[in-house]
Amino acid sequence: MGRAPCCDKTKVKRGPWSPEEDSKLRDYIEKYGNGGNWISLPLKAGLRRCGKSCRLRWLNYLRPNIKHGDFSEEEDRIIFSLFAAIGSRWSIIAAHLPGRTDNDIKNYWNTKLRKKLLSSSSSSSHSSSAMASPYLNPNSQDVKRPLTPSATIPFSSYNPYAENPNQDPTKYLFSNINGFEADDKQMVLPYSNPNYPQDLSLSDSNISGTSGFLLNHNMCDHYNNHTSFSSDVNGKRSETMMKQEEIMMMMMIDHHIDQRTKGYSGDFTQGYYNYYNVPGDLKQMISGTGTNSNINMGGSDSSSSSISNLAENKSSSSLLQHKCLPYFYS
DNA sequence: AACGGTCTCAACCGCGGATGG
DNA sequence: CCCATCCGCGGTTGAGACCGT
Repeated sequence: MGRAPCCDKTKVKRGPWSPEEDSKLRDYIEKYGNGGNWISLPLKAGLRRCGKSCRLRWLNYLRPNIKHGDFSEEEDRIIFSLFAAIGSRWSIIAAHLPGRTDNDIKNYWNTKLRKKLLSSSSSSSHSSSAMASPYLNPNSQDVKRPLTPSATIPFSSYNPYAENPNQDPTKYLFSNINGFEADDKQMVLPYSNPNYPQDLSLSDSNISGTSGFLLNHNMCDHYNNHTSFSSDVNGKRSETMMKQEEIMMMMMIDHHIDQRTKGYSGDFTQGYYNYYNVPGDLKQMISGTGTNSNINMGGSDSSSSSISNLAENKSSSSLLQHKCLPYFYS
């Protein structure tokens, strides 16, 4: 048995609101507020509407200072950044965008921003200004964090050394992150932003076969919880789902880097994450590894990971190596 | 102009959490 | 502690607008 409906659907009007109804609702709320009870409001206001419908109409349309129309580049950037950090928590995202409603942002994401992301990732020759970030620039070995992100750097998820990681000049810098001593004898130090206390070591999480790199909670949650990996109703992963997964991962990491490096304007170099994206049956993938993750975080040497072993055994898996996690020369 | 496909976004739905009796 | 009620949220729907042929 399902939950009782909030009102009698046969006795209330549904569908689009008329100007008269809008006016009645606006007048009533401006005069009396909602009285802490939306359910009884329509009766008092003389509306043949469900209380929930009144609430929605007020919050999403009639409330003062609602901003309608195109989203700015800055708003795009904020949405991308927050989505990367917290996912589809639209009400929280809306709280960071004055005048925008969660419904508006949700619609905007579903109809435009998501497509923007997909198109920007599918072609390296096209840039998405909102997604552009120096941290996503595969050609950058050492970058200086700009005060404001560049709007012109093309978005690409692929590391130029993915084919032959041994040639990557930055690889050995991360052989011992917690020891901070790289093969070139330069000291590298993790930069911690005191206002971003979300880091935790992989050794603190229950991801097996990994150590060293610092992630934030959202990322670890993502790795630990297989339900966050995209799959269809049968647990299968399509190419499109893999692509979306990759984009989400990059966004999270990009946001993480952004937060970690706030306030730091010196030089830094970057590490990797190895992302083994496996198509096919999600359930088999999970049970086969004995873990809920198909991602290995651990620099360029992934031989100890059962996760990566699985990925390597699958001819159709794709290995992405994406620059991430800044470490700074002392 | 007519038609069909696609897109947009306001509105709906149902669930989970909070609250109060 | 249990239960009923309400609120707020995120996912989904569908009518109308828009666009291409």
